[in-house]
Order: sequence, then C-alpha cells, then structure tokens
Amino acid sequence: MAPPTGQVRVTRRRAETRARLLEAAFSVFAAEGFGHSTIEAVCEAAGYTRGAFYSNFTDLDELFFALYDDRSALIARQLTEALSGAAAVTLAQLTARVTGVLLLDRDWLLVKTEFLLHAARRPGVARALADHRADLHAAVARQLRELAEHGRALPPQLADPDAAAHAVIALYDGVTVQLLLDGDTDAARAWLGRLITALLSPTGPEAPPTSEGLNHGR
Amino acid sequence: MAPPTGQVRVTRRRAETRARLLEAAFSVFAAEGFGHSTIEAVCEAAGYTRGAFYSNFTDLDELFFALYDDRSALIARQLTEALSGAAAVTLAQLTARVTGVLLLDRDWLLVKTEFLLHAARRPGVARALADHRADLHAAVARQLRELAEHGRALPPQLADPDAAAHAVIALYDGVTVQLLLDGDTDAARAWLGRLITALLSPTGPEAPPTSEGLNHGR
DNA sequence: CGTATCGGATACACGGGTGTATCGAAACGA
DNA sequence: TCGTTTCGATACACCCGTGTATCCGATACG
Repeated sequence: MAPPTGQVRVTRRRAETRARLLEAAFSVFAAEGFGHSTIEAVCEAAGYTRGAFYSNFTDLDELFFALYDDRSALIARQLTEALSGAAAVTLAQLTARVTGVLLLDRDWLLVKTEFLLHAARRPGVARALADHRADLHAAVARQLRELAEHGRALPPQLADPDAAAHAVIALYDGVTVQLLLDGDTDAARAWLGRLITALLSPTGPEAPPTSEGLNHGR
Repeated sequence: MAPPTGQVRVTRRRAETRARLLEAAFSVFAAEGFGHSTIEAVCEAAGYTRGAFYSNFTDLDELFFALYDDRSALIARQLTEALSGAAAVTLAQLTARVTGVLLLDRDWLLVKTEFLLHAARRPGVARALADHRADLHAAVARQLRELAEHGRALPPQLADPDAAAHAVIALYDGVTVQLLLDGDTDAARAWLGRLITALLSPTGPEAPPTSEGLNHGR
C-alpha cells in the first residue's frame, strides 16, 4: 500500500522510480489505451516489478490521475511561458504560439482524451479537470484582453474576452479530434490557425499565419 | 464462434438477440467505458449468457464496431432527414436543426468518443470512421452551399462551403468535449449555436438563435 | 405433425492480473 | 562504518474473464 503522502520523506530513489513509472505509464496508456492497460504492463515497461508500483500507488486510477496532473501542469507551464514572453501584437503571432505548444504530441492527445472520458464518468475528477481547463482559459483570455487593448478589436459576437477564449479552446478541442483520426499534426496546426483567425477577425480578409497545405474536408 | 455472415440465414430470433445485445452493450459501454467492459457484463445486461454472445460475435471489438455502425447510421439518417426537410433559409434555423439532432444523448457522446480513441489506434477502423465523418461533412456542406446560393454570404476566410462545413464539425467536436465534462446539454446547444453564427457570419452583429444561459469559462 | 437444424445455455479448463505478506538489499543518518 | 529505515523483489493465493465443447430446447420447414 502506498503510504500517506504527508508522512513519507521522499528519498531520491523513490522519486526516481515514481517518475519512471509515470513515464512508462504514459507510453503504455498511449499505446494500449488506459482501459486495456495493466499494472504489470506498466511495471514491465518501467523496468520494475509490481512491488514498486504498490509501494507508490494504490490503483491504476491513482497513477492515471497523477500522470495527468504532471503532464498537464507541464503543458500549462510551457503555454504560459510561451504566451508571457513578449505580448503578442498580432493574432497570427498568438495563434502560432498556442498551436506550437498545444499540438505537439499525439500521444499526449490520446491520453488526454481518455482522461476526459475517465473524468466524464466521475464527478470529482471532472471538477479537477475543469479546474485545469479554467487555468488554460484564464491564460488565453488574459492574452486576448491584452490584444484587445492594443487596438486589435474582437468581433462583435465575441467581444467578451472570456467568451472568445472559450471559443478558442473549443476550436482547439475540435481540431484535436480530427488530428486523432488522421494523425496529421502540421495540417491540424495550420487548420487551427485558420479557424482562430476566421473566428476572431471582426472584419474582412487577413491572411492566416501559415496558409497553404491545409486540407479541409475529411 | 460466429458463423460467416453471408451463409447464415438470419432468423427472427437471432436478429432479436443481436439487437438486444447491441442495446445492452451500449448501456454498459456508456456506463463503464469500453475498456473496462466485459463480455459477461454485456450478456448479463441483455439477459443472456455468454453462449448467445459467441454465437453472434467473436470479439468485444467486433461488437463495438457493429454498435458504432448501427448508431452512427441512425444519427446520420436523422440528421439528413432533419436537414433535407425544407431548405433552411436562416443560419439560425440550420444550426438549430443540427444541434437539435447532434447534441441529444450524452451517453452516445461517451461511446462515440471512446470509439474515436479506438479508431485512433487502428488505421483500418480510423479509415472507416473517417468515411462516416465524410458523410456528415457532405451533408453539412451541401446545406451550406444551398444557403450561400440563397444570398446568405459566407465570411471571406471560409468562403469555400467545404471548409466552412469542416469548421462547423470542428466546432461541434469542440463543444462536445465541454459537454462531456459538465453535462449541460442545453448550454452546449446554445453555445454551439452562438459559435457557428459567429464563425459563419461575414459581418456585423446578428442575434444568436438562443442567447443567454450559456456559461463560458470552466 | 414430425424431423432436422439452429440458437442459446451449461460446464469445464485455462490464463492472466490482482493484492498481500514477507524478505533481502540499498540508502540514509549518525 | 554501523544500525536503522525504507524501497522494491519474490512468492503465494485468489478471483475473474475467456474461449471451447457439449447438450437441450426452440424454431423453421416439409
């Protein structure tokens, strides 16, 4: 049984194995899917036996949550870092940064989506996940607000930066689905960029950040 | 073992049990998730023993695919039916119809999303799923084209009806994710309507079909 | 109405994953 | 360096789901 977190002093060794277990779990979940993954498979991939696992976690569920927590925190850090560098003045710049960070790793999208389903069936987990998303939302909204203050107007239907940020996230999620199907990361990035500019441009034409090469349809 | 489909003449009884198995599988998958579902659970839910199952399918995978095939065909039928009634003249009318059909059943969204993940890991299945989506895409594109011909202009960034349809589907998928998290179907419908009109309106303000009550953020 | 075929139930053997209890060894503190 | 603590390996018993082989009742057809 995993000892209660507060009382254990975390030795280097322990942290190391925990990290390796998480890393291995990521690979296994991405490859097999969480539902079909077993504790044994994770341990074998990490180079441990089940003893190591039960010393660090109680469930596969617990590990899954820890894994999601780690990775999503990492992503969030990268995102805010990418965003907070110098304030983007162009919408194109903004989208380029966001898509660059957010659409890198297909494996992560697989795991993330499965975690979404996991959460959808457990109210508590769903709330935690919603919090994570709220963080993302806040970061994007802040950036959009800044953008708006620098003269770049939002379209009248989405004048509220919060609503606009929400819309951006919805677009991101939507593009993710397609990416999961066809595996074409570059196309997804380009397409997401085009969608965001289309949605957030109040008026006429304005060349998308990276045009051409994007396949609409199927 | 399930006999090869071509040679068996399908008796009434057989069709009935197959249908009941599919129905039960839908419930079980929605509740537990496909990954954690067992053949036994499905059979018990259907009121059969495993003998019935192995007489109709070989795998849970096979049943899963059959299930998806059935349900998605049903949805597609409903959608085209809803769309082909009288040509919608307003964008609002169009979105209302689409969202009405597409965002009814949360359980179906759960199963559908899990099937997406399933497909993402199997190229063959992915192709089949892509075909289904292509049908949807075609239906939406046709409707948008018709709309455009009736004077309703698309925005310059998405002048191509195919691209516009693709965008609508992306929005739908994106909203789905949020719906899975919070379970608020009405909000999802309203929000999707607002997003579609915002994205496809070439110019200024135009009241969303059902405004208010939509919670952005988290 | 009788007979042949089919569909689903029952029984069985097997494999694999789980969780726990125990033990040896590595890491840490003095 | 030594003793103590802790981490992870090993071994064991158990449960659960699977797949197959067999059998009985139902259903269709002449």
